[in-house]
Amino acid sequence: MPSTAKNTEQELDTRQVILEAAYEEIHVRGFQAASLSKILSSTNVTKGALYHYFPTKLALGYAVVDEILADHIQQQWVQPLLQADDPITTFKNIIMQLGGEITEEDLQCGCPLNNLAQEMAPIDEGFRSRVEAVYRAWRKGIEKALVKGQESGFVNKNVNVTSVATMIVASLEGCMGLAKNSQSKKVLFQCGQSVMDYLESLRP
Amino acid sequence: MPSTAKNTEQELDTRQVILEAAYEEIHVRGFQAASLSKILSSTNVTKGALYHYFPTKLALGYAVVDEILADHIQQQWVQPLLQADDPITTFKNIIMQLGGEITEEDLQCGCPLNNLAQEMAPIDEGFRSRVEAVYRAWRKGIEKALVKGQESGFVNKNVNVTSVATMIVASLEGCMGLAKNSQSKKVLFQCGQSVMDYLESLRP
DNA sequence: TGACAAACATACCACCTGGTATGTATAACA
DNA sequence: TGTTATACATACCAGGTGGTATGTTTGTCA
Repeated sequence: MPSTAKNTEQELDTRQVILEAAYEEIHVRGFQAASLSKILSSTNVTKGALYHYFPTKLALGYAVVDEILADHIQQQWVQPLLQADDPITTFKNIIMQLGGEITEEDLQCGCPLNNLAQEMAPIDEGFRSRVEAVYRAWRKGIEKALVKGQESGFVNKNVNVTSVATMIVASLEGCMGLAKNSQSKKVLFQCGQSVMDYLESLRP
Repeated sequence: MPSTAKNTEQELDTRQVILEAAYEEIHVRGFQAASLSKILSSTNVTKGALYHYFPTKLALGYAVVDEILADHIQQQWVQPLLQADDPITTFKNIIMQLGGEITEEDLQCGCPLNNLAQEMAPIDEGFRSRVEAVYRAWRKGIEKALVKGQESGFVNKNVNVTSVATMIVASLEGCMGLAKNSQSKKVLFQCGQSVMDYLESLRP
């Protein structure tokens, strides 16, 4: 493990370079259609290097879920929610922020987690369980934030936090999915507004 | 075009046989990973026959959307909604009926329309626009039913029927997507219940 | 300095894919 | 009856895929 004097300037870990290139290819084409050759040619990494770090294409895909996607969800949703006091306001802020930042390309490609779930769940248990773990963490994070919000009076104590957390994730993914297909931010915002209205209805 | 004396007993149109086999393969594997050879071997149709009816794999995929998926949405959602008086009750009935009928296999494979949307929208405009047409018809059907419900006093006149219709489709697809990945009817029902609660909140 | 393993690089391969070229049986029609 | 178009059937092919076998460089440590 060098990473000492050599990687000073901007030389990233080769493994990380592969991982991120794979993430992007999979985001656009899906896992099955993702081409190792294209991943390699988009970087200047050779096949030997790739198979040095990942024994198989499947292992590479798993690593993308475990390391990249799990991290995204944690940083974009779970951590901000758990740090804040009022989960509903925080949630709306995150939605508006992410909605404002989204590029046309990201809109077209949709949520990478949902993409993998829909593509791989029926045909590979390894993918399914890994994606499920990320979803679980997401939902649990929301649930915790809601409970905390209930305790401090920001959330109605009647709401079933578990099913509400599930519903929130489901409608977010559904919105992203519809907007992705219609390729319009208008649909995304319209749909996001409905989710925020739903969130607002959870107040005491 | 024979279809006269020959197809009396149970001989289906060859074209239709291909289409339905293709629909199932695509439902499980996705379009890109769907194998023509497997479609053929699952029936007793030869490659010559397939390419007689469909000039390319893409054309076959398009036909599945245009003919099979559009029909499903129309029959399962739009027609019942437009025929009924109270759209909210009708909607809940459809959800419960479809939820009750769903097999483990269908749960695993998810909504074929959503699958194709997520997989193909970023990489093929022909698919995207065709899927979009089906979504549009779905949403317009719901919208019409909601307007009719507003006129006859079953639906709150304050609701924005357009964005509510979009939100309903989004949350339905989102629920199906989550349940598909978790492979549990429990999640499906829990999530479906939240959608029904949301529908109920649209009453006057 | 020598030995050894990690970190790549190159060349190659079997397999499967969508697609095509060509042949044939059958029905319709002149 | 001869002609022609439809509806298949069979055999084949180029291209791309994931994967592997083997070589080479480079850093580490005794």
